[in-house]
Amino acid sequence: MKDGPDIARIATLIGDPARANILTALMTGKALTARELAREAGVGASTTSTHLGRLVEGRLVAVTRQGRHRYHRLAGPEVANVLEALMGLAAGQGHLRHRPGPREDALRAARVCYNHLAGTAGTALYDALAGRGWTRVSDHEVMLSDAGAVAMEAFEIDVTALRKARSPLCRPCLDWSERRTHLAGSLGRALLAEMETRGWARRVPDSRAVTITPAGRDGLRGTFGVRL
Amino acid sequence: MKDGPDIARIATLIGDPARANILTALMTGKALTARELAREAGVGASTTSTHLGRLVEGRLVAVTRQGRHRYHRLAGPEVANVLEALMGLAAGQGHLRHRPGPREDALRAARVCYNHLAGTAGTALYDALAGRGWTRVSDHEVMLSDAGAVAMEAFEIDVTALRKARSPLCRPCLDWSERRTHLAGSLGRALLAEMETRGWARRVPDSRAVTITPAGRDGLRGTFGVRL
DNA sequence: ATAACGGTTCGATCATGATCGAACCATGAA
DNA sequence: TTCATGGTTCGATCATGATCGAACCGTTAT
Repeated sequence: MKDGPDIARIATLIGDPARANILTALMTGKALTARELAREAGVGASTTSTHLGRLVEGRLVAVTRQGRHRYHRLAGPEVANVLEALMGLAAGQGHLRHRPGPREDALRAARVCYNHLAGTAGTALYDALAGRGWTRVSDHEVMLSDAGAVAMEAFEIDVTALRKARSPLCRPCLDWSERRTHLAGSLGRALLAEMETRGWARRVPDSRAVTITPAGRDGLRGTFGVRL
Repeated sequence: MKDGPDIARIATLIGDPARANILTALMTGKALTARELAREAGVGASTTSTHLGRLVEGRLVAVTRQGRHRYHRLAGPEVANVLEALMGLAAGQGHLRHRPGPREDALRAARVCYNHLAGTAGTALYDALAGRGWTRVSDHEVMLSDAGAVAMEAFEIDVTALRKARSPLCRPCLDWSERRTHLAGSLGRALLAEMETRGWARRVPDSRAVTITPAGRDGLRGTFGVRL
């Protein structure tokens, strides 16, 4: 009886209520930080850390370091399979779960990631910059081209001042809702700030969501060729 | 976070090694007794009883009383789904499991269930008796018809003596490998005994398997119209 | 009736692990 | 550099539940 695959080991991992909540939260496909997961799970930060450690060790969850964050996501489709089967069984013999995600759409469209723009709008902007040759992407690095510097200056961003700062100008940032990349770094922050001063973007209070105004929509298309 | 389906509850049930072994053993589709499952799980009878109680209460396992046995089987295909997904995940990140069941086929073909015949041969005989009008089946009861009594006497079975015994003459017995019914009761036992004395059937030592001899094959076809 | 056997219940023992707060480490922002 | 914050580690506490043996119950066979 010792020869079977350790389905008990995996089931035990899922069996803790806190961990089950964590995994359920990750079922959306989004990658979440430990803190967000702690809130979802309803336990403290330290407890969550321990749980995440077990889940990662058990290959149910994969983690990606990103600055001071650690983004957690399900380790693979097989894991999602198991969770889905479990939810189907549980739903069939008890109470349903909806979890439609009411404000999910807004977050998916545009949100702040620290101080830069993420979401669909963020990745679109990132792609547009590269498409115009204003940035050059090479294997985990992003550089601002000369033409890009000129364009940014024209957009009222003081690139030379940003270059003097210690923090990197351009940095790729993996966007988990889109599973693609958007622009971080001081330039990313400056871009979002300028968009806010121009009235192109407005932060939603008490949320990471960002609203792109009609003016912002037009401006992004005219200035960067972004189609939203 | 309390609103979700209790995937944790179910996962906890599967998470115990002994219970995982029990469920794995039931994945074959066969219904097994508590004692057989205890051997599979590698724990004592009392422990197994407790585990089975939890599994039944948790709707993962269904139980059917049958004489002094209690046959346990997976509660439904959703349960098998979950187990299959778990095994797939576990196999993908560790050691495989074969469990091909070497002597499964022999048991499936013909075996003793207590002292009567079960398996493919058992259900075929059951069907043949009903097909010839020798038994009448009505909603969880089986009765021997007058024609059937005559036929049994001709087969050297003393039906009148059997009727005097306290145990019922005919009883339907659910056959789990076939998921159909075969004949139990004192007549069922007498039929198998007569088949053995005639050399139609031979028990395999240390096994529940029964071998149907070529003579038995012919005899069953000629006497009862059973085609194997 | 009696023996044999499958199965359950009970009580006691024991190990595991979930949880928290506090201290600590690491990274990014200013 | 300094501060704020995300995240981890540690130690202590506490609850759960897995396990066994023994006694007990119910059914079948003789």
